[in-house]
Amino acid sequence: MTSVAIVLFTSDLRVHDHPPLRAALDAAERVVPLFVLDDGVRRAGFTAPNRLAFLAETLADLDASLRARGGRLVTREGPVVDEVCAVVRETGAREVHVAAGVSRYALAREERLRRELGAQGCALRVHDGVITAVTPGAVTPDGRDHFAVFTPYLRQWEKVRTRSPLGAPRRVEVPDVGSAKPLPENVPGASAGLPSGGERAGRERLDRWLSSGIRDYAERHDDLAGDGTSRLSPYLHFGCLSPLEVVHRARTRGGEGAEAFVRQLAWRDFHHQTLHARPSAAHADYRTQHDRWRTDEREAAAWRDGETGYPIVDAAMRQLRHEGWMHNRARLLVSSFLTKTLYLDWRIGARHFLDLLVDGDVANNQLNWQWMAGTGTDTRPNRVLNPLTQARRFDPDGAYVRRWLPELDFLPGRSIHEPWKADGVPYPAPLVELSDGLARFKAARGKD
DNA sequence: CTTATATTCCG
DNA sequence: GGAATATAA
Repeated sequence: MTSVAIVLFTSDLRVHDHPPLRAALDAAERVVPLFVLDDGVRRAGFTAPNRLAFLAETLADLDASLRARGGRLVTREGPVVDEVCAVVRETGAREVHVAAGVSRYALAREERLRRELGAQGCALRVHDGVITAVTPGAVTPDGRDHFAVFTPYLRQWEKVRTRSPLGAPRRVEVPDVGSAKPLPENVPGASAGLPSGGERAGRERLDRWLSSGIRDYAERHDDLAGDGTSRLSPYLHFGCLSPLEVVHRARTRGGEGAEAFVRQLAWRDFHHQTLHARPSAAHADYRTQHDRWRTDEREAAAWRDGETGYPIVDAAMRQLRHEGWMHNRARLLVSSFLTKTLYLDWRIGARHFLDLLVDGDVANNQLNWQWMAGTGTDTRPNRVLNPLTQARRFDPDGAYVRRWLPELDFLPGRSIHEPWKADGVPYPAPLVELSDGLARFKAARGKD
């Protein structure tokens, strides 16, 4: 009987720079590339139509990549640990390789796998540097288990010598083992403007980004209408791209834009190391400000539906619904609006983002929301972004607003940001006066 | 070397 | 104000 190893794919749906796949191929003659759609994964948010659609395309693409190498993707449905154990029994595999995760769900999965595989005489091998460029915990301040401030983290992060990215394997021999039906690619309720899923699409986008877009990233990344960002976030979330390879290639390319872009990837690692050390930060305040958030379902619904009366906020919320994606600058401004101006709980916003974002990621989403809510790692927890100032600075001619709110297009220039100043505009009145929101927030937080 | 304190800096 | 680090004891 030939030797068999299993690679359990999770948030690393690619063949390039995939240490678990490489290790499995080195260890055994035949390898089972396995993906399990389990209830825990469903609960963790995969049921959101946008990510489910992207996932279906990504799995189809991964299967195609493996078939081009003589293999195929084996998919199963059911509790992930049970399914892995079943495949071990069916194939006589001696090793299971998996990427190290950071969420509570991933850590629990790893623990159960280790225990139950051990009982079957099968080893679990966990690989670092797959989900993030720098492993959570690889750099720490003296006497603490993680960094709580980004800049000191970045200084250490930049010094870490990471391995060289691995190429894709030439051949993958897969033993005969049963597989579930592929996921349907047409998902009801998915946004119309979703990007295509899969490693191939991700690598094409990365190539284009490195050869052109990244050059002006430092100057253009905040321009809402110009859309000068990489849009690689969904591919990073599903692991269609290796963050380590992206960092490596961006650094090789060099320049001011590349440096600014790599810094954003360090933010991604920063949030992952925070969540790894403090799993509760996915739902509880990282550093509580003892907020007693207002509850107002009418205002929350207006925010979700892009009907706050502030065009820059509403445009962003409509982009989210239509594309399953939102410009990063817009994410900052709408989250400031929800948490600081309306003074509504950050979890309301984080949940809505996870319902729609194709890149929706527990570490990045929850900790960025906490950052803006002032309950996270921001060293200035009372910072408030004024939506009008943001609009004038990052959408000076209103091109972004015009794209998403065509009903306001007749308002010239920057006046589009203040439709309440014109007569007879078919648009909701502002949900709240900015000065009232600010006063309310200051009273609640008490200081600064 | 450990621990206390000063200094710097925060998207 | 507090986190990280440099410096002193």
